[in-house]
Amino acid sequence: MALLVGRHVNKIDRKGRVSVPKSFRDALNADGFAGVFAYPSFKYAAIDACGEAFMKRLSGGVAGLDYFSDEQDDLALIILENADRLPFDTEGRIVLPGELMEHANLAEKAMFVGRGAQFRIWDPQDYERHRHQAFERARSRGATLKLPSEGEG
Amino acid sequence: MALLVGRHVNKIDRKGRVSVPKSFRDALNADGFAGVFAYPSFKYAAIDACGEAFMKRLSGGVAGLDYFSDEQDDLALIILENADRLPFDTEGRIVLPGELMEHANLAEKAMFVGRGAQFRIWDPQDYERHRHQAFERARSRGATLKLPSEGEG
DNA sequence: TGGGTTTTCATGGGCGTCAATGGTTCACGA
DNA sequence: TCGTGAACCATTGACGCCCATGAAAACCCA
Repeated sequence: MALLVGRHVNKIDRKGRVSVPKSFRDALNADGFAGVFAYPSFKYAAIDACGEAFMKRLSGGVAGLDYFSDEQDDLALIILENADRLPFDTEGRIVLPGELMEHANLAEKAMFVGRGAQFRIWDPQDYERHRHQAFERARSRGATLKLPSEGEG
Repeated sequence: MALLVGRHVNKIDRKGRVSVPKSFRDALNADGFAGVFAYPSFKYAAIDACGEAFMKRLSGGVAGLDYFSDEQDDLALIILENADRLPFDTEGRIVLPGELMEHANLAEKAMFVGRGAQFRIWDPQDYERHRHQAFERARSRGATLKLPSEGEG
């Protein structure tokens, strides 16, 4: 699947509808199901989302081994049980369930944040804080990053 | 991919467009996606940029670690989440998002600096200062560099 | 080697298209 | 019959596409 990158702020209308950024839609559509799977992030006040392919990896028994240790197996369950299947409407919008909106502290605007194979949905201001903190943390640590060697990616 | 080398100063027009130097374009086009991925350098007031292949290496490395962020993981996420996908227009220009322009202190001109597999975008004057400092630092340290023997790449 | 010619690249601006948004109607189930 | 939600349509504003221009470099030939 094409990479999901970039940040896009879209408006939530009074019906709770939000346009999913076109570039994300294109990537997700190629994924089988014309829509997204969304579940609350357990670490942040944000919504985790992905396409069908990624979701299948979570739901399959293999996923538990690849991605989660024993304890985190529980986590997969939590994710699956809390996941919503949100289809695109004709204009490429989704309707955010109230529960998710509350969890992510969403009101007027939703920020879609690409994370490669998945993406997150944040309140723009919350994300700004989160991003800033992470940025400063990395900077103050003088962080460096080892890249996988060419051809392994 | 062909090596990205050299420094090129191009103008930023009033729409925020900049021509990417032809030699860079050719190298990046061969990379799958006709455009660049750009994200703020966390060390400097500059923009880091690369092609799709490089970005996928970052994404691939992060995917396996997801949900269990140690500090190092944080950094990779910051790169991915802050990345913008900037396609070339018909003339080989990209549009720089305002956020990146602010981060890199860009106004009228943008300097493209080749770094092998990636490149950076600087304000020309900032870069001159940076270059000078690095030069002096190396000189005062009496820096030397061991080259790999010929044939080792 | 020098001058003239041609091609390529960077730049500017106008215009059309499409993505995002808002509202209204329609279908269906309670 | 009412409420809910999905499809339909209309608006607008940003972005991509196109062409036109200028400058510089590459090229060619005498």
